[in-house]
Amino acid sequence: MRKNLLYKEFSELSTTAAAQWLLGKILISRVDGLICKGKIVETEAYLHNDKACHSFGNRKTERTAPMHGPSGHAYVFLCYGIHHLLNIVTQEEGTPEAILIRAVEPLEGIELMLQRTNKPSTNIRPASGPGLVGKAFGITRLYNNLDIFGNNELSIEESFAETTISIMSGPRIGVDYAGADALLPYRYWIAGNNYVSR
DNA sequence: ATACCGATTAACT
DNA sequence: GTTAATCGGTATA
Repeated sequence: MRKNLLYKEFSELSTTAAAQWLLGKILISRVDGLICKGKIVETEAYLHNDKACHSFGNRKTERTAPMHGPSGHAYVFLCYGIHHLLNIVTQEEGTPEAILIRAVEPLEGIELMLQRTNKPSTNIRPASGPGLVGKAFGITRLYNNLDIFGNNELSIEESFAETTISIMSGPRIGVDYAGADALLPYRYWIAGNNYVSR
């Protein structure tokens, strides 16, 4: 499988830089031949020396194994027994880091997203939250470890709408247990975008 | 084998 | 602002 140009760009970045690089990129899922596309508008970086990260201190278990694998692969885990959260692994094997996709602006297949999330047709933000991204795009642990830069059911694409975006950052959500690391500004979003989670 | 808990959401008051 | 839902992962025994 030929690694594409996008992967080359991605693979050369630090995890925090990659989290910002992902903003504005297009997330695509093809589940049962049904296509959903959306623009990534919010991400969070998780570093190996960061207490909020599942692989803190090089911790490796069955769940966190994908983070220890090659970069550009998906790390999907279940949170609160309900939500499938999508992450993209970064860095070389041996440096387990990842980026959480927190919110996506729907571009294609919105009806399907609304159907999957049981939201009324009046709702315009079916993927504004990490659990919702998983639900709206039909992501389950079946997609764990899948190569995001390959031609798979889940992939990332360049946006062709060339617009300049300005990026904001701040502390991550729901990581109070991480002590001082909870204050690190590793959450990134597109300034003024209406699809960022609340 | 058992106990505790979370990178959340929706539906309350 | 508060809380129930819900279950796999992880630690402890």
